[in-house]
Formats: sequence, C-alpha cells, structure tokens
Amino acid sequence: MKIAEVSEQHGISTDTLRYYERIGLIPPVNRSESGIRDYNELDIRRVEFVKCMRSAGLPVEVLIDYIALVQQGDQTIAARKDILVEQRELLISRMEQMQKTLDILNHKIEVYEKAVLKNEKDMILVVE
Amino acid sequence: MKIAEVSEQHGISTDTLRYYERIGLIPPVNRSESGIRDYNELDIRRVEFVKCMRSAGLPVEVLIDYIALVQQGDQTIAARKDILVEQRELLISRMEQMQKTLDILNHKIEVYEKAVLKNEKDMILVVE
DNA sequence: CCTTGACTTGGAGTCGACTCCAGGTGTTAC
DNA sequence: GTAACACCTGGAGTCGACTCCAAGTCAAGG
Repeated sequence: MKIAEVSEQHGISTDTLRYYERIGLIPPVNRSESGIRDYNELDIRRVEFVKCMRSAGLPVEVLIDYIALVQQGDQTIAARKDILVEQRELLISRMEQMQKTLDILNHKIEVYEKAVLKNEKDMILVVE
Repeated sequence: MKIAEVSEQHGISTDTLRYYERIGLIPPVNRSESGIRDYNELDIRRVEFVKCMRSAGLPVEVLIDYIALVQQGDQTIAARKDILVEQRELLISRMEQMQKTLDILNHKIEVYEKAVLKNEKDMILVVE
C-alpha cells in the first residue's frame, strides 16, 4: 500500500507519515526498488497505534522510546509496561480534569439556558 | 492580591498571568498607584475559569472570544452559550477518543502482565 | 521522447501557547 | 541613600508537533 492510500484511509497526511518514520515513531517501511514506501499490514497497525496514542495526547517522545523498546525484542517487556502504566495514569488524570471542566460547562450552559428562557430578566449571572 | 500570590496559589506562572491579560484572556486587573496588579475576587475567579478551560484543551482563541462577549454584557448571552455548547461537544469527543485509547492501554498492559508472569515463555506478543 | 503525476529527500517555516529576558521603576530594610 | 527585591513592559525565544517547499527521481500514457 502506497503512502497516499494510507494517508487517505487513516486521515494522516503523507507529510506526517514520513515525519513519523523520520523521527522513529514508526520503524522504517519497506520500499520498492525505486525507493517508494510500501506499507504492509504491520506498518499500518503501527500507524493506527501511533494515531490512537497521539489522539489521546501521549507525547511523541514517549512513543518514540516505546517503539524503540518494541524493536529491541522481548527483554524490554517490563520497561515497555512501565511506560504504558505511567502514560495510563497521566491519561486518567487528564480525563478526570476534563470531566471537571465538562461539569462546569454543563452547569454554565444550563444557567445560560435559564437566562434565555426568562428573556434575561432579573438575572444576575454568576457565571462568566 | 499580588501577582506572585495568585501565581503560587493557583499554579500559574506570573509570566502566564500577564500573558493572559495581555491577549485579553483575562480583563485588565486593577493596579496600585505605582502600576502593580492587585487581583480581586472576581479576577481570581476569572483566572481559575481560564485555568480550568485551558486544562481541558479549550483553545486560547475561543476563550478570548468568550471573555470578550462576557465583557459586552447580557445581550451576548446567546452567543456565549453557543460557544460553550460547541466546545462541550468537542470536549466530549476528545474524552471519548481518550477512553478508547485508555481501553487499548489497559488491554496492552494486561497482556504485558501476563507475559511477565509467564516469564516471557512461549509468548508471541501481538501487542506492540 | 516528453510530459504528467506521485513519489523521494533535507531543510525551513508555521502554529499555539507559553516562557524568558533586558532594561526600567517603585518599596522596603538597613 | 543605597541595596535588595518584587514588580513592570515590549519583544524575542522556545517547544512540541507538525506542515510546507524546492529540487530531484521514477513509471506510465500519448
């Protein structure tokens, strides 16, 4: 599969795909004789993995370390797990913080709705 | 309250506090005669609000627009609500995406744990 | 053969959000 | 009255993560 197809099917620009490979976020993809990338199933799973992790805010640098460990084989399993566990904790706290923010947004929107219903009469808006 | 106190109590650098004010994310704070900022209760509530929204990933630009509307008074209530509703939807989808990532992390960690228990014997790790 | 179009590279540019700095001012402590 | 310190400003620098670009290569179609 060529880079343009991967790009289209997974919603990642070709620039980003090449960038990820360049910085080691994705191991080198096989090439045709003329040097053109040909993504196989495994490559695509890796791309999806990175896309998923990035979309949740895991830093590129951490993922590079993780991928490097994966390339080094089974003796790095403990280290890999440690990375994932740490990132999981960070992810959970980000989500908790977002939940708090969501609660506040919900509250504010509710207050605004009441204000609109009452035609803004007599409202002293505590929210901002 | 002086800027250093606000900074310490709310975990925001003085640079960031001044920056927020400069770009209009926080309305101008009152000054002493010699020009030193003196944050009142309302200012601090605003700082907390911005901190909360930013921590959930709401863009600075959107917050600037929102705060500008707040300054313009009650006739902007509908517009303000629209902004919050839109940002709420975006926030919810980010959280959903993060939940998916969390599920995958949990799964991978579990697989790694099993691998460690079995002392890595006979494991063909499908995870990466 | 030559154009078209998708691919390649290395390097530079952009963007959002801070973060730092130099140079200046005001207040307090000795 | 002067040193130390917290504050001020405008502007420049940094950082993470892309994104764009120029210049070049190759395969296929007319």
